[in-house]
Amino acid sequence: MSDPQLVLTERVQRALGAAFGEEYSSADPLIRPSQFADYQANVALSLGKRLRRAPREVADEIVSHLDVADVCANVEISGPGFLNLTLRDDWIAGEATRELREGLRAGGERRTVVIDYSAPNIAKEMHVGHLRTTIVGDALARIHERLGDRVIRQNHLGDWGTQFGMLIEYMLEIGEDVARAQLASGEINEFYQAARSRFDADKEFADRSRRRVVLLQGGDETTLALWREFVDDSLAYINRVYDKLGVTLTDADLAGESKYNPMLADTIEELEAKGVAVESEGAICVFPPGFTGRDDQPLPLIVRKSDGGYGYATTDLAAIRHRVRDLRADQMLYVVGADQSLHFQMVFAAAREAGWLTGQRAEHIQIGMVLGRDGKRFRTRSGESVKLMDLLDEAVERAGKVLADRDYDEETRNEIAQAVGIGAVKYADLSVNHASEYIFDFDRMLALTGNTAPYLMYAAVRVRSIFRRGGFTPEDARGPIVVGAPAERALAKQLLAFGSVLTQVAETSEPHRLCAYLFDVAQAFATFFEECPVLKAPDEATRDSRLALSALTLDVLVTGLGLLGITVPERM
RNA sequence: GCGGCCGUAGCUCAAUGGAUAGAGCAUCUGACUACGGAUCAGAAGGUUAGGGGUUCGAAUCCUCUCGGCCGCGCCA
Repeated sequence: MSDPQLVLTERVQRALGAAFGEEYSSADPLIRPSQFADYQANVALSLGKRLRRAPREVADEIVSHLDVADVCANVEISGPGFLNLTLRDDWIAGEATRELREGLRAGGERRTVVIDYSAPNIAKEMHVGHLRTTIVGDALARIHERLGDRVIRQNHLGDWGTQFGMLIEYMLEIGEDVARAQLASGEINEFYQAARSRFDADKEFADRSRRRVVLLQGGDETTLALWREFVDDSLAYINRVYDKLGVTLTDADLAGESKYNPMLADTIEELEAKGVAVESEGAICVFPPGFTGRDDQPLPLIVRKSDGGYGYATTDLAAIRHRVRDLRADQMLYVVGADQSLHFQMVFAAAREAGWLTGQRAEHIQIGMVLGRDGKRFRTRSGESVKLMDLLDEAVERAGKVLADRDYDEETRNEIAQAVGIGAVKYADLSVNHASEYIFDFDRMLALTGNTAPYLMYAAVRVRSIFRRGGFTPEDARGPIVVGAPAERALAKQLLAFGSVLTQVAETSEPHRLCAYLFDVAQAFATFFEECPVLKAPDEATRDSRLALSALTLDVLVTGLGLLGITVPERM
């Protein structure tokens, strides 16, 4: 609780209670960063009407009951009733020292949060869209865990469906070894297209494929074994991508569509028994209220097709039920493309009707499309979708080129290039609001200046460099921190906000706020680095203070980037 | 037609209903034998697509118009 915004919120609330009665002590004091002071409280203006008094009078009243002598050096009323709050230097310094020595404590609410993310389709190539859902979801998972939540990752793999009949038959035709090699190297699209053209050209092959689907859905052992092999071969590639990306997903988090297969019939039975699902044109549908289609007709969520098959709506409903009943989720995040918006609205509505979703939060974290530099859907020049591994390799290669003139041995250079290249791609994904479309541009994301991963890494590396040069370690720099110079004060104040930024990011599922915060930290450090000599500080106490401030900066940067899934190299 | 996301500086993007809408890039001007210049400081750049409304206060909420992208009965 060292974040000034939280401390001031509590203090002002107490003053509100004392001044206007207990019922006002829970009002939000609206503490905001201010350009006229460190923070401002806007509550007097919003309370004016409710109290039927002039805002300035309200502000006066708050100030006379406000006990912040230990925190604030100055409190003044300004304008129509803003409360400008200036922090005491020694308070900032003291809190920063405490944060350094005690570490950033988790404010654990201990909720169970199910995060559904990545979800590649086994039968299709992973593309940049998957990259984004994977990276954003992984960051959210790390952040929730850090805050003490119980996080259950669910990789809703697309591993089931009618196309697998065709894929299995094709696998048999070309030989399992050949298929394995092709799938594990990520040539899934090529594989799919080849199978598809066989299916279209050869009626006999098509018939075999259809029979294979029936066998698969009927649980035929041999077919299931073949299917399993197909899935495993594709997974080998997907796991290589995860590995390269440094994503926390493992096989233990796999919860593909096939997993829900045994639950589907029962899911629909329950829906029908509750009167939620009804028969319509031969299919079983849920008509959640408030959804209409093209001709003003109620929009159906088809849970069983007229041919008896199941679609992904059924799977998603079964998954919700499972997550609430068995996994005991308090909150479910679906980190999925924005184009699925309507689908999830309907699924959530249907789950509410069925009584599966009650107090739990279910949210679709909409992921915007990734565009190329031309502003259109991200593709190669020839119009193909870009193979994910190639994309990552290119990022690393480009990062390596930037390092070419540095005096590192090859292994070190490769390590750094890896961290910088992958970090740059991830940060580019994360630093923009998840719902916005964003333009994928290597040059911009790998730039060493601006709001990029390389810049933030560089800031952290510069801190490390100070310690290396001086023969100190960050672990030994324990302060005390004293703030004198404006740059020291600004940096220390900025560092204190880390904890509440994390809380906010978890609450809103907006990792880009953490990026913005870390960028501000890096900039505050840059100014400090320029204006306040550390190793050449005028005296030992100042040096120790600045070393401590540097150590805390390093901790926040490395921890913060780590929560985004980004590794900071030792040197750059 | 319905729904979703969106329209903010030349470009890429921010802004938990608060005072003069902020960063970065690009542009221009400064500062280097450097605690690592892969840097820092400063300047310039805006009718927040447009109209109306709510509010003490709107980029933000409501409404209409214009424009863009995405989705909308048996693919996932």
